[in-house]
Amino acid sequence: MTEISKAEFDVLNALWEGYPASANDIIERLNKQKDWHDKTVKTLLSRLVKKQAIKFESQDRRYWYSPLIERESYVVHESKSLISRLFEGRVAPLVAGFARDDSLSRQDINELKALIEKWEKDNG
Amino acid sequence: MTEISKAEFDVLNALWEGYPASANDIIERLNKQKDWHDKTVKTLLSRLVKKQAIKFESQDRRYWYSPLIERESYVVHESKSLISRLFEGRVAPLVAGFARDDSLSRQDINELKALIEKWEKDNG
DNA sequence: ATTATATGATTACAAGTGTAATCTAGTTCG
DNA sequence: CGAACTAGATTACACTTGTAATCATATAAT
Repeated sequence: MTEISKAEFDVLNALWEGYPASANDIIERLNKQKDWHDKTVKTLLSRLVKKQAIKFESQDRRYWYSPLIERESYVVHESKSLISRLFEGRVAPLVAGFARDDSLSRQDINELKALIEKWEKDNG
Repeated sequence: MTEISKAEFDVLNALWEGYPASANDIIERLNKQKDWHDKTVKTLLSRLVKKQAIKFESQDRRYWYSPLIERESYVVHESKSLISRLFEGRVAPLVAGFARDDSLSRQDINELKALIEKWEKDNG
């Protein structure tokens, strides 16, 4: 997987919301959060195509874009990369940092407990 | 906090191992893992100084570097930044990704359980 | 005193990034 | 038909990053 920059990620993220999507669809979705010129978004779309993160098909005199990588696998990849750089590859120290920083909510705790329970059921 | 690049982080990380440290100390520490020219390391040290991530004091005709930011706060900051971009700020979905990807070890699980127990004792 | 050495400062330079503006070629409006 | 409008392609441009090489200066060695 080629590196995807932060701005490119925002575009890709908007595409994941629903596809195939035209450039204008993406621009509209992004306008809710970002203050980007439409030319900027189109540049980022082109760069994502060149990086083979997305593809397009021509139809009705316009391009319809779709992702070539799944959100799930991308975010797992990115998470692992960060965790390997910062925490020698283990996830618990990251969570520990959040805990020390008082950044865990009751909801986080409950979800973690559920995950652990499932893991133990599956992995004995 | 200014952005710290990946290469800069590796240098900063070596400095966190022990300081004050001279450029040569850092170069030696890094040689164990990286294959960087000493000029490269010195460039990165200068950039870290300019970014106010580290400082130095002159002594014996050489600079003695020390971090200006703590590892703990830096890694928490970076983790939060990633988690807010990828998971709307909540840590559990990240762990869930690891779980689905079969990337959790028994040790991870045990540490997470201990964290949760402590959290509940403190926040119960 | 002159030369070699070591250290930091300055300069280099291509690729990637953020952030667009301009160019080009169909398409639609008058 | 010619003008205006679209959508994508190409170009722009400064800043960052990776990865050093060269310059300047102060000691150390001869």
